[in-house]
Amino acid sequence: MNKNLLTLADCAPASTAEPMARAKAEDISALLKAVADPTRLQILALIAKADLQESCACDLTGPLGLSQPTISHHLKKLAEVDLVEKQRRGTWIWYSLNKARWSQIAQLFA
Amino acid sequence: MNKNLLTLADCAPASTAEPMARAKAEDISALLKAVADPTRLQILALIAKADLQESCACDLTGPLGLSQPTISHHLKKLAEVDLVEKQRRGTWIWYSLNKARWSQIAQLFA
DNA sequence: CCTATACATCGATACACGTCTATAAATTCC
DNA sequence: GGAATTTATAGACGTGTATCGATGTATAGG
Repeated sequence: MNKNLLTLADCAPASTAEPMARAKAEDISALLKAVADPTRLQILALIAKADLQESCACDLTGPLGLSQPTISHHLKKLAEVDLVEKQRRGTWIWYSLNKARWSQIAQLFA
Repeated sequence: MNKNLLTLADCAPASTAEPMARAKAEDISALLKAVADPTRLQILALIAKADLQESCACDLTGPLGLSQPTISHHLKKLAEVDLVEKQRRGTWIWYSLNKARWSQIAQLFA
């Protein structure tokens, strides 16, 4: 049982008003919206498949055929919901998956 | 291993072009977009919590404080990706969860 | 038939979002 | 310090979407 996430039943309103459930639903929605984009799914897959399971942004523009600012935009979205983590090493910034966060999503639908 | 869905690794491109992976990513994205909405999460929760795990549309407008066309719109979105099923009984149409589809999402993030 | 109820569709509106070009910021190397 | 490379930010543009009110469709009952 995770206190940050919730099961389906937790979304139900108490009576006619459902203030708390709405806030939780919006939290989950924000997390799922970050994953519900085809380009970001491809980015996550590319990172997962890369050596040491990390990629720099410049390695993603080529395979995905998108501009560098667009890739940067998507990586920011994924980082905002803590699905990827960034680590600077010299000029490059290496992105890796947050597997704990990933499996939190799985538990939502268990 | 599900043929309709895919794991993260399947999204990766073969070389520089990744036509098939893009189509699969868009399929998953469409499914996740349907769930990535706070109101639809609340609808799913209300259905799951209802007696016999089914609700008619008219039972959802009150607790959610939304108009009937809006509820109808969301239920259509959920039905389009096969997350809910509808069954007419007289005047009412009863909506129920497709649990198999639900757990397909869980497997995506396993 | 006619009315009442439940649900769907249409058209409009406001906002969010994915993408780009242009530009800035940060780091490394000479 | 200056040039080169990597990433981030700003602004613009087009598209998608959540919501509403008004209206249409369908089923049940008198």
